[in-house]
Amino acid sequence: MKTFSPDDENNKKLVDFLKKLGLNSPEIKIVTSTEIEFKKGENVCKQGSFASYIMILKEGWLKSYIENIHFKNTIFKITKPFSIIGLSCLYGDNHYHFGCQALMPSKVCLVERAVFDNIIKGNNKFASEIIKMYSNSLQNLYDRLNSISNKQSLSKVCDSLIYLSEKIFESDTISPIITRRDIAELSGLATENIVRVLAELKTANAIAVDKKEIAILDMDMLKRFSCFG
Amino acid sequence: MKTFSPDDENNKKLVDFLKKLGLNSPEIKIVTSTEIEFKKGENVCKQGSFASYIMILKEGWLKSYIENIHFKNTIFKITKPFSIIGLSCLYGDNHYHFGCQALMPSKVCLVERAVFDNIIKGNNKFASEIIKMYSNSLQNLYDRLNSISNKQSLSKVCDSLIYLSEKIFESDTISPIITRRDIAELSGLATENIVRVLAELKTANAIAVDKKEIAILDMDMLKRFSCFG
DNA sequence: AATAAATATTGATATTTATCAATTTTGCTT
DNA sequence: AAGCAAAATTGATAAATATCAATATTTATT
Repeated sequence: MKTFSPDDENNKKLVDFLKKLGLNSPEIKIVTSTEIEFKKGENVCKQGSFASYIMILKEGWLKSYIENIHFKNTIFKITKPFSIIGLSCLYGDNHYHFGCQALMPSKVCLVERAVFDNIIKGNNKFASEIIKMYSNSLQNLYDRLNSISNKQSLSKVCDSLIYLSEKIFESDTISPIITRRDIAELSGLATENIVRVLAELKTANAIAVDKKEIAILDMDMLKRFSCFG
Repeated sequence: MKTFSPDDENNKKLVDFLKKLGLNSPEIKIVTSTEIEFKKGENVCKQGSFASYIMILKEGWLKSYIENIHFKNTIFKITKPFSIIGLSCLYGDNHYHFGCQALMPSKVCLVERAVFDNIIKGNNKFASEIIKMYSNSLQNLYDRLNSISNKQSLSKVCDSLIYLSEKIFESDTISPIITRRDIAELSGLATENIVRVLAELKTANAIAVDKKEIAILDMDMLKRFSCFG
């Protein structure tokens, strides 16, 4: 009798995800045929390099960011399993406009741009699901921009914590794979300030901190701080 | 003998634009059937209001922005004629996630979301042109985010001037319809700082200022300042 | 378990930017 | 063209954040 390995389980979930996007079996076979593993910290794509592939995250977690001259990146998205990466490169000039790095060992399916494009053109349901993803990405960027451009550090950090908790980890606790520096690059602040604001939030009993894990105790308070500006 | 009014001229350009996007004549008729005029300063859409329409700018100029609590907006895009506004609202929740205001008297075609969606679903060429627009919007937001999150005021202002000159007005001169406050909201800075940085750039002979019109004299210099961070 | 390397933390200080107030200039309306 | 309202400008000051340096803690490696 055959038993399922964790990997089989994951394959099944990936297929379910792709089915929900409207892909049929042959299409699913095509987009999942090339799978690559990345170690923690490894580059999944480099900003400025030739964008050959659209990527589907099958396992693990990634961060996407814009690189600055002085090694001060701006993270605009944390990616969780069963997400598509690189849609902004589907058309237009042929280069990645952002970098992407694995936060832990991760598996990614690579789909050639032309192949991906063909499927979109022949599958309306899939095309409109892809458009939904574009809309979500835009809305996420509006949120980030709003947070980073006109708020003070307390609000910025709260925004990042809310984003991580509600949108990414879907949990009260933020995984220790997220470093203080990640939160800094997500908030547009220096790492030292993150530490200080987290200490403040801890004193206010809004969060609890255990080593690198952050637990949100009072989401309402975070949201009030976020709104306050 | 019939003579063409400026309006006829503009109609023709709009039709050309829509043809290039792959729309056929009946489809063009549908999307251009409802046309609304906005005065300078009038709201084209309000952040948070119900998003009934996708909009096509036929004449005039608009600014799109995210509203903050304390009246400090963040402009993320200036829109020129023959652009589509509101794509991020095509699916997803039914509200505008940004505000949009006319910078001068403007004419906008309103297309019901469902109608727009139908055309996309039945017209592959149009769908992929729309996806290109999504990609461009994302890339524009990456640029804005990078500028606003980790740069200093000089670089931020240079980024805004480069954006306005190259991407929007496609000219060495930036139209006086753009106020100092607009540049401030585009750069994520206070208006007073814009004035100071512009004075600095003027001294450096990078720009010339005549009342509200800004002429770029040395684009290379602006780009160096932009890169410097 | 010991060690090394990476990350986090803390305090002091320097920079940068925002804010406030006063004034000038520009654009608009009649 | 006069007068008014909006926008731009300037200088002084306050507030926020970044930077730097030193130390502690955590994680990874052997």
